Amino acid sequence: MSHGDEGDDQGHRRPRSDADDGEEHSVERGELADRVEQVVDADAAVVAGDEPPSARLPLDRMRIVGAAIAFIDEFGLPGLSMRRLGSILGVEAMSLYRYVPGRENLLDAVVETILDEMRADDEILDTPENGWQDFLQRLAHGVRRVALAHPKAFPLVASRPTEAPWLRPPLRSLGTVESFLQGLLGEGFSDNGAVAAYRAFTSFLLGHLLLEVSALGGDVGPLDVIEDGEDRNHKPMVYPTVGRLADALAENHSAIEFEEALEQLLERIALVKSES
Amino acid sequence: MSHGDEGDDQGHRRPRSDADDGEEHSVERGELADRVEQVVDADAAVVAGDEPPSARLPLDRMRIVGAAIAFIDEFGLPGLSMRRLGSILGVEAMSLYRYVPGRENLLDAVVETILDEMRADDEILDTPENGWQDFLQRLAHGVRRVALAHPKAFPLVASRPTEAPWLRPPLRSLGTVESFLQGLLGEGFSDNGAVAAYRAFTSFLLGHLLLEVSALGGDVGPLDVIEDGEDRNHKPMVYPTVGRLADALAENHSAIEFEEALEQLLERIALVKSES
DNA sequence: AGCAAAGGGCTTACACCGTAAGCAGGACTT
DNA sequence: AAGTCCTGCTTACGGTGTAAGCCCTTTGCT
Repeated sequence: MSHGDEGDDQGHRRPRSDADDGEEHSVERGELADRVEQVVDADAAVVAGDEPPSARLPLDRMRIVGAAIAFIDEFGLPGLSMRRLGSILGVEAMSLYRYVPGRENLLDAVVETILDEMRADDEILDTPENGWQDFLQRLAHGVRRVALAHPKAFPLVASRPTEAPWLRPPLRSLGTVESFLQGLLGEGFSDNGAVAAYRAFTSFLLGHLLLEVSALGGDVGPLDVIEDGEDRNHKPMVYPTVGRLADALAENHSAIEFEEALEQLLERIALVKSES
Repeated sequence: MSHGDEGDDQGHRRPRSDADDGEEHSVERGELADRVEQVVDADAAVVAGDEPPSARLPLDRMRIVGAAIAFIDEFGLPGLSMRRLGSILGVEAMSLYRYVPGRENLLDAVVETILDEMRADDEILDTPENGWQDFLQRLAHGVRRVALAHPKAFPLVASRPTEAPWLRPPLRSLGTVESFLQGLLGEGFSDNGAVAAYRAFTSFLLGHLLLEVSALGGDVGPLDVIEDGEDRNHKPMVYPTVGRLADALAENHSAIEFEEALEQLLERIALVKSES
């Protein structure tokens, strides 16, 4: 069904020997491959469905990066290897290198793509229309949206080295920064005010979103099953306050907190608006 | 000089064959080994200096973790491997496993140790003495100090999964959190107020310090030489504002910004002090 | 139609990684 | 003196990223 996974009709011969080394992975491969293909084919769905007469949809850069993102979203980066990614795409690892210089570069492409996804958000404005506060608020929520959409991938956006040292995650693409600064300048910010706002804004986003995202099973691999037996009453003996407030600490108010902190941040930014 | 690096006098025979595989590394090994030993010996310096009669200072857990931290501080984590770390300590990789269950656990120990280092900071109080603002201010600066002391290791503190999901980096040790909450409660905070303060405080620290630290050559390996030729005037053509403000963006005001943002944070915390 | 060129995927190979299993020999205890 | 432990070493396995080269298929040109 899914174009040439086990059939011999695709012209290339697929070696049986390698197809099932590391049987554990190849077991899940079929299933996962389908899911990923499906995700990736989203835009190319028109051509996919029935009869690709000879080609097996020839594996371009986008497809690879897309599959990488899908994989990370599902299993986390530690599990992502070139070989595995290749096998997901029904291809040998080395074939990826024709489109991607290497793993590092692939990860860069992953964050780049996620950033593009953010830039495509309709709620985010290119330039302020209802004041800078609204402008920044939309931007903040846009960033938060992609962070929550890719909890496992967001730490990558946050921690990968930036193109230039003064580019600060998660607002790390030149285009975004340009629009940010221009937007504020157009709203009467001084040069230094706009820069200060950029710094404050990025710090705020990074702190909040990284923590919010890590609470969602953040950045560790798929292999940490935290057994939550009944020993919850052991340690808090030594830490009475923590023990007593454990429930309160475990509650999740991310959305409200984000909102309130953002509100306060905007007030703070208003103060530096005309900074020397 | 440094107890048995190349000499045969240490009782055990060190195989020549393995000593110099991967020649590039073993070249730097001697130098690095000395530096690391030196760092690690800081507390045990009394016994070290002259004649360890037969033993070659028997490699305990502390020494391993210490060497790991020293290595990360100098070369970044991507370069840290068990084999390399072993060779730094003049030992085969597998020997480390007698004291450390594995690499993951070692990294946990690294962040644990760095956290201990922070807890040992004299400026940080166990309990408020001059009001909660002073209490939090000292804590914030203490955390910042260790972050700046270990720029390459701090991302680990920030991104490693925590013991419990409601423990938020970088204030991720139960002891620290206990003291934090107790301190605020003792200063008249409500339960929810203290918890809200904890959340706001951690978000703040994480955002600011992660960015400050990443500007210092943060989390990438030793292998990225960013050539800063003369092409600085190429791209900004497309991004005029970024180009114009590049210098302003590159300026480093971390200290002041940290201070101001902290100040504002404290004001915000004051508002939630008695939160329902 | 025939043939050469190009491109895409595969194979092989190497150096490195984490770590399981077992060994060897010095240092203690009895 | 004999036995036991403790420590570090050896070997081995399966995983990783990736350089080099091969081979088949498709394409384009004559």
